[in-house]
Amino acid sequence: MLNDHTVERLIIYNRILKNLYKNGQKLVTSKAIAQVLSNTSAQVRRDLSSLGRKGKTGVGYDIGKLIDDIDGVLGLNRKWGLLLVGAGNLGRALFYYPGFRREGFEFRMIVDKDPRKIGKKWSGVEINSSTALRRKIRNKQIDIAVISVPADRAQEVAERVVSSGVNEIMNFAPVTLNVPEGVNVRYVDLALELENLSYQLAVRKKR
Amino acid sequence: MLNDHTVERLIIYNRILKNLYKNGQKLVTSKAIAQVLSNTSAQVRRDLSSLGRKGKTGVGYDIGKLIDDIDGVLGLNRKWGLLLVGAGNLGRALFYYPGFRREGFEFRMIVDKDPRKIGKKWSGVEINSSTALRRKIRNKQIDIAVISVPADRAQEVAERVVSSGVNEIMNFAPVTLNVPEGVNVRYVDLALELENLSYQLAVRKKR
DNA sequence: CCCTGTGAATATTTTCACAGCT
DNA sequence: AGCTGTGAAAATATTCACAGGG
Repeated sequence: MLNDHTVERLIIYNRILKNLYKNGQKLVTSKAIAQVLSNTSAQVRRDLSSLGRKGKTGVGYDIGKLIDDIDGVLGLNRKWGLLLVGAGNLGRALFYYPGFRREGFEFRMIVDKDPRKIGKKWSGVEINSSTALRRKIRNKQIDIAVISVPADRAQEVAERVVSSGVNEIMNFAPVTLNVPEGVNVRYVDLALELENLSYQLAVRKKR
Repeated sequence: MLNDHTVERLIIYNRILKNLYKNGQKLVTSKAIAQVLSNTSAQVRRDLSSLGRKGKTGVGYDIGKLIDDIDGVLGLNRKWGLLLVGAGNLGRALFYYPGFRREGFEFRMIVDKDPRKIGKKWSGVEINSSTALRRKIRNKQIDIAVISVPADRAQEVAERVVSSGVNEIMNFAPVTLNVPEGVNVRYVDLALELENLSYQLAVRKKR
């Protein structure tokens, strides 16, 4: 089990490596990776060493092998099925976000409570009501539920999804979800990200 | 200058506090805040102490005052003007995201290069081409540029925005931007967030 | 000679634990 | 009695620096 910081950096290294590979490069040094991210080469080596001994002393890392290893650790060497709950503006943006499919994340099901939306299709995936969620989820092989409903409905939706057997949630609603032990929630709060920038701005203006 | 972790937690405390305040609560203890986030009360006190001495010994914190202080530190006691670059699905979702306006972030300008979109309005804000960006930006009081264009156009857009005088960027494109010293970029990478979940799932499946 | 992998040193962050205020 | 604010200890994370492989 790697620590969180290492995992986050591995994800970023992986993206950088895939770019280099696409441009035909086969080898890379820890220093080169570090430069892109302006961190230290020691950090990169330490992170990569958590994958086992992979580099070639005096030469660097074989990009192709490294990508395979990182993909393996991150679980990106297979497909994951997604359920989208909430087909609003944000839901649509997520559904059509090209980065997901590219990394193996596939929306297999869309749920919304607005009767005007039910029955419509996005790229062939029909928008459903949330009745009989459990049965539908089993048929569709859902690994992760993506919640993009308003804040005041997120808790209820989460409970529903969990009781239907999904244990991984990506939550875009700006509330802390109360979930049973063993359910994993990842929060993405867009306003929170802007507030971080706001802090930087506030500090800057004060100088 | 506070450290990053503290700032991120302050943002979350702030949200929790605003919720409590809305429900009529006037006082709160470090322990109560910690419980919501399942971290320790010592952590909460340490974070809050960076605002100066604010709690009442033996009693707790005055929620109203605490919110004002945190808002002040984060720069949320004023409005910030946003420029949206890229009026696609993600751009639209961001524009209409309710959390931004609530925290004082206001989209004042939209730019897109698709001629079919130019001239249309979203909630009264017209979509423009990016010609004469510098002049337009000055008139509109833009503090932060929100970039939601495809990955391969992000760098060029960033350069344009920076040369027009914007120093804070929130980048949704999955690429590292190369910007001059003094320009602050905050990255939000949706795929990256999912990859974190994927790692958790991968670890789980292996057990 | 150049770059990895890693012990050891350093720096940073979190937690403990308690004096002191109300 | 209850809770804050904070030194000091503990835990984590990062960087240094160098032995060793190619």
